[in-house]
Amino acid sequence: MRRMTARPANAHQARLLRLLRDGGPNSRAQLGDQVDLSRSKLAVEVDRLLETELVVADGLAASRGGRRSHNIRLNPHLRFLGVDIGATSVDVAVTNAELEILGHINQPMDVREGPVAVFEQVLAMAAKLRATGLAEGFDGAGIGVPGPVRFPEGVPVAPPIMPGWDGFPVREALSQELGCPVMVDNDVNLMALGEQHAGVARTVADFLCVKIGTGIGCGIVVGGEVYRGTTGSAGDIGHIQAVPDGRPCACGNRGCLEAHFSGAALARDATEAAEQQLSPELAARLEANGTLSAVDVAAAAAAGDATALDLIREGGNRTGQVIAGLVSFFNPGLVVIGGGVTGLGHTLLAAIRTQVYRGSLPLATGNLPIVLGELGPTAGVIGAARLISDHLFSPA
Amino acid sequence: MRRMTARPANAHQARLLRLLRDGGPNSRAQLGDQVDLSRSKLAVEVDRLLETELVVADGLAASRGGRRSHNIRLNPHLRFLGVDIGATSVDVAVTNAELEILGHINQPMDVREGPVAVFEQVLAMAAKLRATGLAEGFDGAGIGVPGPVRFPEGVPVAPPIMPGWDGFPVREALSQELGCPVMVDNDVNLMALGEQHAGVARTVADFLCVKIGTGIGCGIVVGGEVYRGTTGSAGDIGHIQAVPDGRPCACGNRGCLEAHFSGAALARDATEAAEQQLSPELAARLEANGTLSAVDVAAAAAAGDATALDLIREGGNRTGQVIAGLVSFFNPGLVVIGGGVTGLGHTLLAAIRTQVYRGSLPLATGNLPIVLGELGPTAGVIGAARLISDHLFSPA
DNA sequence: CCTACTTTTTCCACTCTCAGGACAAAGAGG
DNA sequence: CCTCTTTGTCCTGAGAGTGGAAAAAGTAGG
Repeated sequence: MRRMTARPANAHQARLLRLLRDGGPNSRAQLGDQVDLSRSKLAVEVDRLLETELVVADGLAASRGGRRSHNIRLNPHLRFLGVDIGATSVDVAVTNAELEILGHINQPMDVREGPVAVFEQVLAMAAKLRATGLAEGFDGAGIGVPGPVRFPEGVPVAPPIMPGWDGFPVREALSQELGCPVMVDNDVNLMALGEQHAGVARTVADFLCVKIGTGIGCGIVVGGEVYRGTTGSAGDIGHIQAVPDGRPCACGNRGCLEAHFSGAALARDATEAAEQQLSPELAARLEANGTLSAVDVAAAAAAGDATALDLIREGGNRTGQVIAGLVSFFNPGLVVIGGGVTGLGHTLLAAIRTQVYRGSLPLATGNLPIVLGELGPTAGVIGAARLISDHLFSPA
Repeated sequence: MRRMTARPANAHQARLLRLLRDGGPNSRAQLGDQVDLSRSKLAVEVDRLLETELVVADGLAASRGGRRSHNIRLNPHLRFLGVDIGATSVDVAVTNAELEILGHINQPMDVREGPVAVFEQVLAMAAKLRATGLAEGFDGAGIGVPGPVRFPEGVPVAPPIMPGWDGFPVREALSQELGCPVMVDNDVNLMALGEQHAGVARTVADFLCVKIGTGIGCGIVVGGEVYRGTTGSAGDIGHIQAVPDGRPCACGNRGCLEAHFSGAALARDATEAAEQQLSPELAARLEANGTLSAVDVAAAAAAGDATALDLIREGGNRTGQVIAGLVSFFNPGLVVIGGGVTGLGHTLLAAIRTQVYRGSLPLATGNLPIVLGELGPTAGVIGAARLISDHLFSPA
């Protein structure tokens, strides 16, 4: 199928496309209520969008008491690809223009195998999704990588956990392979975008999105826009010192948050506890699987294992202390906790909340919700689709 | 004299006014080079500004090889009032429309005396400046207070060190008294605005401005705009925990940065050291004055007093550790250190730099200048004038 | 002093955008 | 069948804005 190559010609058209993306099909009249344009002007712009086939007419809208109106919707053949590369697995999803997930695959993988091997796998996964008939091609793709990105160019810079990716032209390469526009960002920023678009952060302008997975990162949203910092490393909170003279960290310092609590640190602590026979529950799981991960700790905690609960609580306390500092500094309207360890659930959340509410001033915490992300593993891919759609649905 | 009540009628005019504010007198042609408007359109807008007397013609511009052009400048009779209320003193200054300081007074004062007493003093100071003939009235005033502010309304909210100010309608009251528009903000934000307008941060979009005075606060600038947070308390870093189980703080917690290093903490530490005869230099100064302040510590350090140097270094280390965390999180392009304790100078700066460069990742610190503010005590008042001028020089 | 060339300003005709009124089309409700 | 409401279309006029031409006011060199 011929792909859509058209782009909105002006800010009005971009505005309309975003309204249709976020609000689904709308009649011309409903659109008019939202955009502050004259009916004539609106009709002209909608007609132009129809001409470029970015939007299509689609049946009759519900009556509002008078003449019924035809619905306008984004072209149902538009397809976005959302890719979320984690440290140990990849998520690939296909969405329509309204960013609804039509198909989603998750596969284990190791980023350290380098960009070439990873891309091969990602492209295979995309092909697989395409083969199911969900898409005949992609109109745009968003991709998240677990490390800092020079955003305008779409190139990872000095990513600690992704050796071999430094300077690799991710955007360029993927755009070449897929034959469509591509945007690249940090995976944490995409999670924030995802939760903003379809999750718990829909109505908040300024919020933090803390992702605790293999490492720890934080998406920062200021005035509804992701803030990336001067060199693209904003939100890199994994190496903030959480424990003075604490454990040595891969970065060369001691006491980094990430060294004390993260998917990797938790797995190591759990294994240690199991080997020292401190926890029968964990020991049994180690016996059974050969290794332990955050999932095992979560299961053990759910079974009431005291050691597992302690590990989670202590980690939550550490994380909460760091977040308390960030809350004082940033004064967000919401804090979202997400990532692989959300399986630890309420125990973790309670520990974090306790520390934040205790460690920050009342004015900052007074009306501050601290909640788990609502989208789980789909936050990243939805955010990726949102990223590219924001790019495509903006004036050329 | 009749005050200017006109406001720019559209975004073009606002743009021109800001160019004239920041770049001084310019010819029409020079303005044309900067604004991307046709000559005709530009002429129309300039004429309208001349009509409203917001700008005036002012002599001939330097020749660029052909016909000489008349300069356009902001009305030289425009006057802004900048007020910077600190915990223990007030600064009041008068500026012209280009935000150059024409007169500046500083007086000791205690905010805890409450808004009524403080305003009386501020108005007296403003009257004194006016009496010198610098101004016949004010076209706008900016005012900074040492605590969080609900910015849109210009009302302090729950300010810890300003009992009696909570909810006091500062903006409304001052506007009434002065008969001109007023904007209110946190003093730290104004310092950041000042350094951005006329100081070290002129070319940086994202930076932090750490003010160490009686307390510690931090101005946050994102994309050239001050970020104030959800409730106006962003940048309140004085109560971030710097020392686990450290000293008790007025806020009820232990180990807050402010409890370990700030003008107040430093004075107390110095007094203690003097009383315990650890430092002859400080003891002599205590003997002479009855009390010690950050200035005494600075003088003792300059004289080579080891105890004073240690106090500064330790404080700098604490502060540096906190800033290191903020740098990891925020990834600024510049960190400015300002406030009363800048007299501690290079010793303090060196300690802070050491901690930040050690404690943050290379990607964030690689090209990160950490410098002292360049404007000293005028940063606040310049920022205040900038705040109100930004407000007035925007489309109505 | 005069001439050739620049730069700057002013004037003007023309295009384009856009708002809002008038009107037609289509349905709801009685 | 009639009236009212909502929706879509057409049209005209106001205003914004562009860019060319010419006038104004200078510089530089002979």
